[in-house]
Amino acid sequence: MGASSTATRPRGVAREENERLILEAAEAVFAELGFKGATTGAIAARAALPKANVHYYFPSKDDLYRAVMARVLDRWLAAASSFDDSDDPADALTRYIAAKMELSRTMPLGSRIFASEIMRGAPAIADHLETTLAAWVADRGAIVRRWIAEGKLAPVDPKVLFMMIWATTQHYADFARQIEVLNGGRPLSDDEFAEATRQVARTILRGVLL
Amino acid sequence: MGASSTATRPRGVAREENERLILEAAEAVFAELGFKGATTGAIAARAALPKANVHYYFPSKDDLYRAVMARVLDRWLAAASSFDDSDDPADALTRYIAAKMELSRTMPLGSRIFASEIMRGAPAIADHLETTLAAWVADRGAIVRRWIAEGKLAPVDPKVLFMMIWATTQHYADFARQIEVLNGGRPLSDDEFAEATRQVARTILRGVLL
DNA sequence: TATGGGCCTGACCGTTTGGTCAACATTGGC
DNA sequence: GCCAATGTTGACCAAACGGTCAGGCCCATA
Repeated sequence: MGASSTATRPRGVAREENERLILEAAEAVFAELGFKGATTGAIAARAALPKANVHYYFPSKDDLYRAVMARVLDRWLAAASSFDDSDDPADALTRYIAAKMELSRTMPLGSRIFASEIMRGAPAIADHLETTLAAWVADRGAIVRRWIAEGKLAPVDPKVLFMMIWATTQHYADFARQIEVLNGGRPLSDDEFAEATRQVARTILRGVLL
Repeated sequence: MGASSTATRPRGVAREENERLILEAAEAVFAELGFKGATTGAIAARAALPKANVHYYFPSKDDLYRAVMARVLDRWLAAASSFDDSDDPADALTRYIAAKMELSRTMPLGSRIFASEIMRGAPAIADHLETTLAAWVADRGAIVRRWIAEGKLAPVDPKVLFMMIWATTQHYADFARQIEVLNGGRPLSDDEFAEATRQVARTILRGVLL
């Protein structure tokens, strides 16, 4: 199984480059049109590649979709770890909310794909929800309950708290269009977004902190 | 233009019945598969009607989709009026949150269609957002600002507050599948949902009330 | 420069889709 | 019992779809 078993090797350059190109194009198209609405032709066009080439790297549309979802879930897992950077509830929640808001700001497409996936019944990520996500919630839920027992937090179902954080932060990605309209037709500027982040964090903290 | 200008009239009975049947079927199919994923054939099958009959009442898929969206927006506007039932911020917010949660509980499909529509860029309801919704937010935003001036509410951008309410309450409809998984594979019972409603309202009120 | 494997793609195919249409059924008024 | 409007439907079509494939290209090695 060593690197010597195959003859040539430094060829994988084009492969990595094109896979990245296709994944980025697919992320945009899936986010805007949904799974069924997205076409491999549209993804190929956006990646400036022939359709057959897309099918060379990702045999089926479903394979490509799952690869895109995997990338999204990886990013989210990384952001979720910011919850563990502190054992102080105010710190931990502030950091986590900020990290999720930052993701909604810089990578809104993934959030939209995730939302569509859940609304379809989560056929492609059911196992991820049941294993990884459930475990994360169980672990952090225990921390939240400890904070409550220590008198640091108002008694609140950890699931309700996490759901509020997810809902609100992801809303800034999923409903960006609605927010833009209510902001006078202009997307939130960096400053406006930073201010929204601060207010969201402050409101949630006031809501659960003792 | 009187009712006498056309000859016969009491015939519209089948029309109303079938239109309702089709709209309900369409709501379910659009919610689950998205605009592009939904097929007129699937909608017809769910309504137990031939596809051609669906096209008799709604000439195009787009017409049908817009009719479904109009129904959803009507319901939401009705729920939104519960915000005006009281001039006390605690009352008004509690009622509004409860009304939105109730909608998420009893009519989650509409919420999902709305979410998909926004994520597509809101092509079918752009004008509704710019007129009706913007006006609602402007009016109620003024009320919120008055409450803040009166020292009843913490200083918060009304848009941030409304967005948190929409995001959290609609999350219970849009992400019902995720909630179900985190609830041990079982959807929230009536009691669990009522408890979630109470905790959401309490947390948001604590977050903004003085 | 011959060879072989990774890479690339135009042309093609079976299926599904939104939508049409001609023909048929039903109904209430005269 | 006839008529005309309303309602109903199987059969059909052009377009778009996901996916296939034979053949060509490029390049490191021998």
